Amino acid sequence: MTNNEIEKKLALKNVKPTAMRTLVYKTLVNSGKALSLADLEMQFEKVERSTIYRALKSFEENFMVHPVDDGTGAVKYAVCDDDCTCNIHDLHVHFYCTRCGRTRCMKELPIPEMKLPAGYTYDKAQFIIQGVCPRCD
Amino acid sequence: MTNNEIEKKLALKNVKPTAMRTLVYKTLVNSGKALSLADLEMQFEKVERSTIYRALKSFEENFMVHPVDDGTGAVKYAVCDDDCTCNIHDLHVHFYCTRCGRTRCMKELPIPEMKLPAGYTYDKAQFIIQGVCPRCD
DNA sequence: TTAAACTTTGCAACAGTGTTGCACAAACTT
DNA sequence: AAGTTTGTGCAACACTGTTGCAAAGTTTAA
Repeated sequence: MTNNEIEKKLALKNVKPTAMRTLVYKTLVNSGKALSLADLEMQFEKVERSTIYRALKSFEENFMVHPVDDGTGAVKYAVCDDDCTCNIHDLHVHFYCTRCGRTRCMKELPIPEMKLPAGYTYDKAQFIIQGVCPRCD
Repeated sequence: MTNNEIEKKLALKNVKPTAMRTLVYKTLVNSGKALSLADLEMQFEKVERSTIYRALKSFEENFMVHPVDDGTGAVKYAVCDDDCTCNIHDLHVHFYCTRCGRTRCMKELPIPEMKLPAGYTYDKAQFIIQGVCPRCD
């Protein structure tokens, strides 16, 4: 994705496309996997943790990325589809490979809607499958 | 559960039933929900964080408790069924109530086995549903 | 029963994650 | 161009998870 396309996308989602935000979003999109704050921090030494942190937060608020907690201790972020509103119907399974440590979206596997016992409401869900991915097998 | 029963259970699982371990396990069993290290720490001021930590670790290694990461930042622990070996077939959904903060096992809802794309292996999974529980509704 | 060997506990320390207040810089308004 | 708003960098902090070490407790075996 080019800078230009990214800037357009940010604007579309009502996030002012500053240099930092464009950089962070671009890195996320192009990585093809979920990245943590620390992952991003390493990728460009120059940028402050808090700046990246706040960029991620505003992406999250505007349904541009969703958090994935794969159990490694740090929350990772993955880019959403264009029309995502992060509600029940947009949720999908995430896969965490214990060999390479990559975490990725499995958009082809929507999270099944479970029938909860009476009295429970269903708001959101996280479904992480842990195993080994084809590259590592 | 009485101390005696707990000590028997620990012994059965090859964990030497010391006073501390008995106390920690008892608290977990009787709470009826998943507890974090911090939760346990607060429950008995006298006991060292590291002692509880190590107790939990040995329970985990011996399939007496399983970790639940409900996204609140601290891993919680819930007691396993007696015959649990923490493999795919023992996995169940966990429910996290955003009002009261309780996290509990939904043993009645086993995690559905998903058909992964070719090349992926399925090792473990976490499936957390977030919503409001009957007590809080 | 006593000494040696092993296990558990408490203490202290440390790295990593997430988060915030504040001041300066940059961008936008009028 | 001056004033207002927004974004960034810095520093600090709390909390989580984890470990090394020494003291206390328990088990083993002579």
